[in-house]
Amino acid sequence: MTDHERESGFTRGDLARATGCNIETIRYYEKTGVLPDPPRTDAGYRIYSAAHATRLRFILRARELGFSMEDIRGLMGLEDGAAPTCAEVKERTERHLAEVRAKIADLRRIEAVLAATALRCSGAEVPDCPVLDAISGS
Amino acid sequence: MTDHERESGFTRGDLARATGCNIETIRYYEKTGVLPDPPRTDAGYRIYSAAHATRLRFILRARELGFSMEDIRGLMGLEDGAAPTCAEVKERTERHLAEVRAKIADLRRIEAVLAATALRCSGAEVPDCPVLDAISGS
DNA sequence: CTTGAGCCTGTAGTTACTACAGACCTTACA
DNA sequence: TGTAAGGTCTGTAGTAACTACAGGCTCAAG
Repeated sequence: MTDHERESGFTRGDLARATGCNIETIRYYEKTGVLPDPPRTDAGYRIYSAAHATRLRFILRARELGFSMEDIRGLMGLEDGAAPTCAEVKERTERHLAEVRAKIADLRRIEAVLAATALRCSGAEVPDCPVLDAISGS
Repeated sequence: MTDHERESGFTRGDLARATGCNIETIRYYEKTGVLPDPPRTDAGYRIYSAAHATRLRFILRARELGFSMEDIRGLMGLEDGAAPTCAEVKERTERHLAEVRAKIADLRRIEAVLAATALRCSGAEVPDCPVLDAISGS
């Protein structure tokens, strides 16, 4: 990579370090279309700009919030080409929020059962276990 | 399947219906070793017994509680061949419980962020959205 | 000029299933 | 006895969202 080429951007490794994203994941995002194909050097090296970094940080943050890649495509307006309206974003967010709440409710039920059964467990070095009985008989 | 063969057990479809398990999943569990290979009719049809049903219900219930297949193998004593002691089960249960609680904490953080950003959203038919800004800038 | 690091590609592995295709078997009914 | 519908058999491929290689270039530093 020449100085001229490098001037205007960073490499994939640079982008990975700058965002905390796994270097292979960047390529994966490119392949699946959520990150645009960057220009290349003569040798074929990707050249990323600040805009790519911004986009990648958006994706990573949305993933942290549990949005699916499909959701993220929608949030970025990659499904119909146009930027989504505030209403569309809100709808998607609320749908996702409902899923998150449902998941929390599931996990709380699980937590209650696990905590209760673990309490019943003696922790002795014996093969007979009330936890296994609880799993079997419910 | 002759009357004699059928007498002693049920088919894969019967087992699926009796347990609520997907019929293909039964074969998958057999392939991965958590469900023992059942005897077969002369034509190669699987013949399941009540013991298989009990085992399958245990697996399904443990899955409902969020245990991984590896955990389940451990709970059933398929890792070292011997039935696990109560202490081993307790340890596995508490490790899993800790993961469940960590996941709940994650999801609650996510829930808080989503709920807060969704509130800020006007829901108007405009392309400018505070939710997207929130994802971008945090 | 060499050495080591970084980048390139394509592909395979992960978890826990789920869904076929194409062949075979069984059952019910005429 | 014939046949049509439905069940079962096998192997394989697909799912989400990555992650990790192998084998080959390229680049930067000494």
